[in-house]
Amino acid sequence: MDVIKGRTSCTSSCTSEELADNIKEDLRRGPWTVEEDFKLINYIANHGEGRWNSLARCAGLKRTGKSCRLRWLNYLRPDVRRGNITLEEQLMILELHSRWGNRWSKIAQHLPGRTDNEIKNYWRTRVQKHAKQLKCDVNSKQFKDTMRYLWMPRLVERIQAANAATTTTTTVPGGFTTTSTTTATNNNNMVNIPSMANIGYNELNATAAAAAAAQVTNSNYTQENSSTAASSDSFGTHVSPVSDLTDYYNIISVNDDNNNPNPDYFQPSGQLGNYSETSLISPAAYFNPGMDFQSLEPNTQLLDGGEALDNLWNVEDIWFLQQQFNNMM
DNA sequence: AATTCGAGCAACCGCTGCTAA
DNA sequence: ATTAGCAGCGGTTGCTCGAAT
Repeated sequence: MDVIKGRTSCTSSCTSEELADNIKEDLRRGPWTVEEDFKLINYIANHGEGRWNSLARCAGLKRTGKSCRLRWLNYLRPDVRRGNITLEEQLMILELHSRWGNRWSKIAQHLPGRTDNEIKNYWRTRVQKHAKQLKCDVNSKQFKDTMRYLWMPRLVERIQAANAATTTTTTVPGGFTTTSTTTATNNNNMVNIPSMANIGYNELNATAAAAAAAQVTNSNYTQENSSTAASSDSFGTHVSPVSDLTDYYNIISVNDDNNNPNPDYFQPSGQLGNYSETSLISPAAYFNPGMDFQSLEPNTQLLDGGEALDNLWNVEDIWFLQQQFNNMM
């Protein structure tokens, strides 16, 4: 849906009196209510997005245009993906951040369905936490080297482990290649890893070599503690070789003939009449009758997501890295 | 069982750049 | 050429909830 840029007037049927009333009333702030969500979803379904200030007024929302835009883009938008960040996405974020820094929206463009806000939060809560644990600045060369030469190769390793059992040859950024045999398949192609080559991922070949060297150097680094096969994620936590999103999208496809990957997807057909405001389901889920959005939240047993990063480093890893940092100083 | 603490995340704020008038 | 309005971005805040004590 294209956003119409520039100054435009409200095209809906709100009167000047309504507009004046809206201006008079105090603007709401804080968390959005279900009712507000519905108003916004319904309005955008009928009129499209963009022109956020007039949209807010005409939709009868006592919110700023900014607030409406944010709510729509980060939460209500049909194609927004929620839930744990996959291994591939983690790798993409690390690589793109090393390339572009805090250009969250630019990074988000390469992660379909992910919002800049979500990526930013992920970085701040997960990645920066590890920098803290290593007692180094997240922007320091040491930490960046750690990411590039240890963290990212390890992620690649985990991705390969997760993909293990397929008879196909898996190529991931930077030309890491593995051939394995298995019965499991990973259909999570929402993040097209090979496409990363389009933005210059050859550097990761060097990363692989450096990582190999690092593994030799790190006496604590063993196959056991670096990669507990398919039962751990890239950071040592539980992960299934099958992406959560595989199941996730399979469920969706049953409910959505268009195979829209978003559980929140709604049909812009004005079905709001059946909605009970007392319902506990999310307004977006309402548009997919029979689909419980909450229940579609990624299964942590199957997902490589959120905690994935948390356990990237075990105690020995952190100790080792701290020693390396001390040596570098 | 009550309280404290910290992680995660949704939402807000301030700024910048673009565009129409 | 100027200016007002707007969209979008990145940084920050504050709320919620679960874990730890």
